[in-house]
Amino acid sequence: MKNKPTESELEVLSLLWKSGDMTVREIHDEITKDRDIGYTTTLKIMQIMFEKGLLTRRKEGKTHIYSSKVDQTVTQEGLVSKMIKTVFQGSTKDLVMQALGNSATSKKELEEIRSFLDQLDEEQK
Amino acid sequence: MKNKPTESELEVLSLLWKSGDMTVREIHDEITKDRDIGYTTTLKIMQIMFEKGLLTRRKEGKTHIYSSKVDQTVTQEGLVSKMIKTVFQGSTKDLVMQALGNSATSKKELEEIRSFLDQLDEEQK
DNA sequence: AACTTATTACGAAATATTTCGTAGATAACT
DNA sequence: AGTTATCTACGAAATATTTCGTAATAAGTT
Repeated sequence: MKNKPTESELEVLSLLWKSGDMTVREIHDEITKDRDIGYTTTLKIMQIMFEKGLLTRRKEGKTHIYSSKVDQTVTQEGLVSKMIKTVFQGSTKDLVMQALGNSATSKKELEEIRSFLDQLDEEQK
Repeated sequence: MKNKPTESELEVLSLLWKSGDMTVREIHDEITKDRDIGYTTTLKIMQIMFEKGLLTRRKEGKTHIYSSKVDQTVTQEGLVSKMIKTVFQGSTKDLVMQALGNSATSKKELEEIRSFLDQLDEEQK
């Protein structure tokens, strides 16, 4: 609830959530596919994250292997609910329709969402 | 696409989108329902937004009345697609399910989303 | 062992963002 | 008119974030 990651920190967390434990080098290589920053920049960001308690790490030879210490779902929850509140004036529906309307979501995914809606209906009874 | 508003700027924009044109005083009163900041802080933020081209304003007596100059939908699109990309690894479905699962969305809204899904199905044919 | 390469730690500069204080101007009030 | 309240403009401090340079260390190479 308290620690809201910065832009860069979110980038790192996202990679760790997707691919599991990674070294600074691996994270750095991924980030620089998008934008150019120096290696020590990536290193510094991850060191700060470690100090903040966002990451853990273990030593393997001379390098560190980092893991996310924050739960993906909890972080997502916080960010989404904040976005609904500040950007969509509290309307979950507006966010959902914006998301669905804009991106090309596959038929299969749409089906999954539909059955999720069914499930919600059941619970609400 | 280029101008991504900051946290505070988004707060201002959101209020303007919701309630139309407002003075600094009005915005400030709204913001301070949530958190405590000085009046000149709000003023400064809005002046900077004016310089950046995020807001327009007209003079009424000695005060300024501000309007949003950026489109709500376009801004929402940018923020949502970025969130899908960085926080949900590109899965729109995951964002939608997170949003729906977490917040109490009314039955009526769920129905609206469902018919929106139907509409998408039609288009996709 | 000497040399090269990769990694960390540290500090600090650069940039972005938020915050407030002060001064001057305009309007409102008595 | 004189006083008070409100607003703007401006500058600058405080804070947060991103960025990189340098030095030390450990690992791998020849």
